[in-house]
Amino acid sequence: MPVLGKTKQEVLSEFRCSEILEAARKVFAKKGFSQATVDEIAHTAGVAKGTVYLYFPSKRTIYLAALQHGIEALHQRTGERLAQAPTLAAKIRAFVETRVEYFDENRDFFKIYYSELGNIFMAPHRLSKELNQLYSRQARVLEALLAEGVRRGEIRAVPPGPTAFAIYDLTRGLIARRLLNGAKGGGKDDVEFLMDLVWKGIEQ
Amino acid sequence: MPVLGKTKQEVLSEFRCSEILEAARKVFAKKGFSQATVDEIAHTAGVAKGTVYLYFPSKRTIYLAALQHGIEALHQRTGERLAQAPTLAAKIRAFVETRVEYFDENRDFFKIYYSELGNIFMAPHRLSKELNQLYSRQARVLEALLAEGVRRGEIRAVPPGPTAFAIYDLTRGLIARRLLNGAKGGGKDDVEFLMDLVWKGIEQ
Amino acid sequence: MPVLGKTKQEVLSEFRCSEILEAARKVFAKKGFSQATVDEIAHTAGVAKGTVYLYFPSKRTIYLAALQHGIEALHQRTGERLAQAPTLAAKIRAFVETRVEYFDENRDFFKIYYSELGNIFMAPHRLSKELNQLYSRQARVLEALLAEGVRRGEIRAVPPGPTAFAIYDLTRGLIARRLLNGAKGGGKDDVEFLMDLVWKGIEQ
Amino acid sequence: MPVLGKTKQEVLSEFRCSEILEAARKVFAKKGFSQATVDEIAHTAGVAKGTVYLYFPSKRTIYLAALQHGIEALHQRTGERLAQAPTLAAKIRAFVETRVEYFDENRDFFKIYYSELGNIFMAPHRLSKELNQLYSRQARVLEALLAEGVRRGEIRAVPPGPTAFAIYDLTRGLIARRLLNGAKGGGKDDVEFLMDLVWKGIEQ
DNA sequence: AATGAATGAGTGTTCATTCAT
DNA sequence: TATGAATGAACACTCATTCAT
Repeated sequence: MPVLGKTKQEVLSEFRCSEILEAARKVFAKKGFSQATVDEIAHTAGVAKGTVYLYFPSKRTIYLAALQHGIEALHQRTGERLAQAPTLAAKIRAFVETRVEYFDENRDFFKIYYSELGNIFMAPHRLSKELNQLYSRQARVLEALLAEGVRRGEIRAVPPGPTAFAIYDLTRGLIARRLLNGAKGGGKDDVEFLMDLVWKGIEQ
Repeated sequence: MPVLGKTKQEVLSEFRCSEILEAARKVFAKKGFSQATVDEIAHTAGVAKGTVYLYFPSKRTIYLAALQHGIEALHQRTGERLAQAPTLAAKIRAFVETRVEYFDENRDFFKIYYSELGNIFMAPHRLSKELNQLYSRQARVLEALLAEGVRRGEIRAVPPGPTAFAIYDLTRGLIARRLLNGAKGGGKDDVEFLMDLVWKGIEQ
Repeated sequence: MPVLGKTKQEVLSEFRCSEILEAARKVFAKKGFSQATVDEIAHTAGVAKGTVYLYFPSKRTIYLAALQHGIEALHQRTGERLAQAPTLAAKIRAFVETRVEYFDENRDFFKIYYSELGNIFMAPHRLSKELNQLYSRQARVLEALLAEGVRRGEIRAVPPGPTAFAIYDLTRGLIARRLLNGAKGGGKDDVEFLMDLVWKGIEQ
Repeated sequence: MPVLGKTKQEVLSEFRCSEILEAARKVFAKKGFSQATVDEIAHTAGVAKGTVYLYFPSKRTIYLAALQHGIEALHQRTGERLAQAPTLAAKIRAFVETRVEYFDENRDFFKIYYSELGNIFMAPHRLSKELNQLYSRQARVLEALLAEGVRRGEIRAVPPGPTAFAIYDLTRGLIARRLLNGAKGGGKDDVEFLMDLVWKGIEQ
């Protein structure tokens, strides 16, 4: 019986969970929530349908878990990158770059991420509030940075909230276009252009 | 039999078509594509289900027709406003303002518009190409204006394509947030901020 | 357009409804509620599964409709027979005879009827109250007759309620046994014996 | 290794078996056969689902074992009481009283007992024959007593078989009603009434 | 013996689409 | 043209049973 770490059971269980989540991401990205079937997710994950329901109580739950999992990962990576960036400009660039990178690596996830943003306007599930927060959390990090920048006089007195959302929107649009067009190149130029536009827009 | 204009038949037919499309817009906005039912659309339009299929061959077609119809209207209104604006700055502002206005008036439609943008990344329907063009047509108008502005030296030498998409993205994000938050105010301030940011970003 | 009676549509609709109900009775009798499938009911009725749901909103509803339909018919026939019987003894005999006859003719229905009596003790559906009343209505008719008989001095002063239930139980048991054993004969002897026992039990 | 009595293994095995059976009785009574799950039975018994299948090969088997177990117990107790009763009247009363008592104590079991009686008419499982015998064994005891009573001239010349079933039916109905109504009182009056009715019905 | 993770067949219900009237 | 009854494929979710540990 292991004292530190996890039992064999727990490891296996987490592994299954990940496998299902990864399969779900693929399938949801390919088909969208409604057209995706639990059967296909199960098959993609290499397990039987019943097994999926051992780990997740409903199709919707799987979807949200996949979504949240991806957002958390993005959030964490963004946090790390921001911490390493010395100046405000560098931080903004890091924010944009991290996202471009992350979604280049996780195209499936972007489709889900972006798609769900569209559904947030639909008939309010109980979840849209949480989801809304999950999404806006990202913008709020940016907002804090900008507020700090304004206070320090690094940038002109733009309203931090709207500006943060603006950067957020620009980034999202950029990524969407990259994915739609087949994202040639490392995206350096794309990011460069975006940074140029934004910085000109907010500098002293 | 009328020689000019439409026969009684044609008028009636167009009328039915519009009614169904209007009903579809409401229902799709409320429920999303998957959760909307043809039955509900028919009922909302005040016709029988079979009648809907006399005018549209499938649910998806109704959806796309509603989408296209809305986009055309937006496009037309934008064109009119742009024509009246004297300067590049005025034109950009007109572009943004028209869209904010239009979607304020047609919230139902924005939900569909935005939602479908999310689905454009999904498994490529035959339609996504057309749809893609429908969407990007708007940005190309802007692109032309910006190219002209650069040529005339009204703005600095930004790449017109990416800049157009940037303005497009900013506008879309702004509208989405307005709708999500219940869009207080005429949106003057919102537009003002956006214009300020953009113009600073691109001016000489 | 018919002035009296029903339109062709209504006739057709009622016909379908009866067909489904009849099929349901057969299938429920053969399989029991849980093991019966809507598919089989539909197939037995000669319609598609979806059609069944045009007439009944759920499997349970079909079941209850079949049950109620049968009980109503029994109730009505019993009422007619009772009205024709001159004396109390004749009325009790009529009660028993009618039931024996009815269930001889509608064996399928008895199985449902009897089965559901068993389930009445289970976790209370919202329906068990109604169902309970539906069942006990029959006994209450008998109770009224007995009370009248006691008042007139036709029988000794037995408590009408319990006595009514007793006759009810005896009848039910008799029918069950007849069905289980393959019900030889018209049941005259069976009824005769039961009447003899009961009448001796309650006569002055 | 013990020569007389049971090995530790056997004792443990029987204990597990009883525990499962008791749990099954509760669950089947609460949910009915179809709605009960092996999972819930296992959980109620405090064992894992797999364990249940070490002792019983199928859900249906558990059900029948629980049923049989209850019937045997009732049968045994009835036998004891009958042996102590001196006269035929006393024996009949003992028969009825014992059953009322037993089911008052084992309400869960009555629900199963009664329910299954309803299902005995369904598509003949291989088991319905056994089950039928299990049920009718009780009536046959009564039949023998009545035959003896007739022979001795204690009662009039009623046919023992049908009369036995009649008493059986009356008793079952009485118990069902007691359980349905919440069984107020020790049931003395109920039994008294039933005995009065029956005895008047069969006395010389 | 005991476990509980894994399986996959089974089913009520929905709904886009068709078609006879 | 308009209707709405009929269709049947599709799908989420359940659960009895098995089996590796």
